[in-house]
Amino acid sequence: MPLICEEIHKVFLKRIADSTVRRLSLYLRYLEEFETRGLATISSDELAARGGTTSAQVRKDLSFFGSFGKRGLGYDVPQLGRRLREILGLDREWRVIIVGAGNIGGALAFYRGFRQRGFSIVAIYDTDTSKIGKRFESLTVRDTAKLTDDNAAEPADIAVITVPAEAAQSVANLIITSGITAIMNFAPVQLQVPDEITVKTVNMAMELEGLSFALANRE
Amino acid sequence: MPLICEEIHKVFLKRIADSTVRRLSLYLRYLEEFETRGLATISSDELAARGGTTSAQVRKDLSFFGSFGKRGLGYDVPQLGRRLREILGLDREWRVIIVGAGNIGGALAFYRGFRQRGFSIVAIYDTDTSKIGKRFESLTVRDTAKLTDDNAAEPADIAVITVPAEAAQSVANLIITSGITAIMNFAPVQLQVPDEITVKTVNMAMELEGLSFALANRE
DNA sequence: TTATGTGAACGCATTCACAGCC
DNA sequence: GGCTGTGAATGCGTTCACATAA
Repeated sequence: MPLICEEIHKVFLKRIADSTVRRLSLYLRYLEEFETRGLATISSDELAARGGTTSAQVRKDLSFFGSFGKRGLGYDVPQLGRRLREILGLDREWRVIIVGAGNIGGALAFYRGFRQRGFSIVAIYDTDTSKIGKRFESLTVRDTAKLTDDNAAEPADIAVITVPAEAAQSVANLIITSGITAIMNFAPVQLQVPDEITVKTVNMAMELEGLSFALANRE
Repeated sequence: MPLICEEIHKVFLKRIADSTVRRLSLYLRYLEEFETRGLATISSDELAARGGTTSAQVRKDLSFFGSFGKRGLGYDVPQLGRRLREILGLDREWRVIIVGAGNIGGALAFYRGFRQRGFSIVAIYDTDTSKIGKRFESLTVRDTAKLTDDNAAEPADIAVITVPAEAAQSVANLIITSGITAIMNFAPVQLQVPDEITVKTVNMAMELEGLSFALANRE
């Protein structure tokens, strides 16, 4: 597909399904594995096997963004990797703050996966005075009250919420007021936010209860 | 709906959508909030508002399991709570093991939400000799090599995988061989498992990349 | 009158199937 | 011949709308 067509494609880019984006993320991971193994091309079938999906699904997912493959051959591994990183916005650095310096917030501050993918943790906040000033890796826990001012000085792109459920909504409000438009929420509540704010919720209780349901309803 | 009908209902219980189960989990949380506030009844509208969904969705979700409400009135809060706990299998204790005593595994071992919902963490494993013997709360990290024997002696219901991506599939195989049939996977890979095994994956990298995609593709 | 329960309509993601190109 | 790209068909979760019951 020539470049001009890709541009037209992008203009008419319709709402991409969440599930599609999640799979792109998986495909990229497998591509990187293939890349380190030095393989030059990969077929939709091979990508599908690793991602637990079908080759048709892989091709459809990719087709939303252009046509990157060669018929009869497959996809060029480094090239498709580059394109996926572009599409997923991983070709730049995103500034991330963590609000809530408890167990989960702390674990995330130490998590290497962030930086590897271009997510740079620039601050960690808490309201608990016994936690403020504590160090996590190279970061010192700051008072949540300073969040708005800090963010005006050096804006972050993404805020991770790791506070208790009761505090999550008000923290979300604070974050949004401060001008951050993307939230990753670890609190077990559905945050109420304006349409222009993107939220991803990781609700462990929900997942566990999903397992519990499956166990309780076998046959 | 009389009891006999509920039983018939259960027999023909068709595959319940994942999304439905997740919402039930949310409804329960809000019901508990209402319960502590001492409210006796709740309407599908009120439940919907908190869960970020619609009243029709709430009623449809509940209708898969019976009819619990009173027309013109709503749902009895404690009664619906009891039914939801039953449906979700939260009226019993589930034994959970954690495999991988790194940052995330450690944070989960300390996480209070587990026990509150009837999930009892009975063991934590690692292969790293520098971690084996270390204490997390009341648990001592054991050698992963002992997992199968331990589980034969005292079977667990759910295994949580918090090992690096490269090790996740082999750990999953070990877990399945040991007889555990439900897995919560924190490694950023799609585990290949037999149909009778239930897996829930929490892939933080995927969620983050979802946010990155949203940020990169705004207008 | 108010709010549930549910068949029917709808919309959307997945799957199919095959034309098109290497 | 092999594998991609994609309109068409399918399947399924969500929404609608209204009959039903308190």
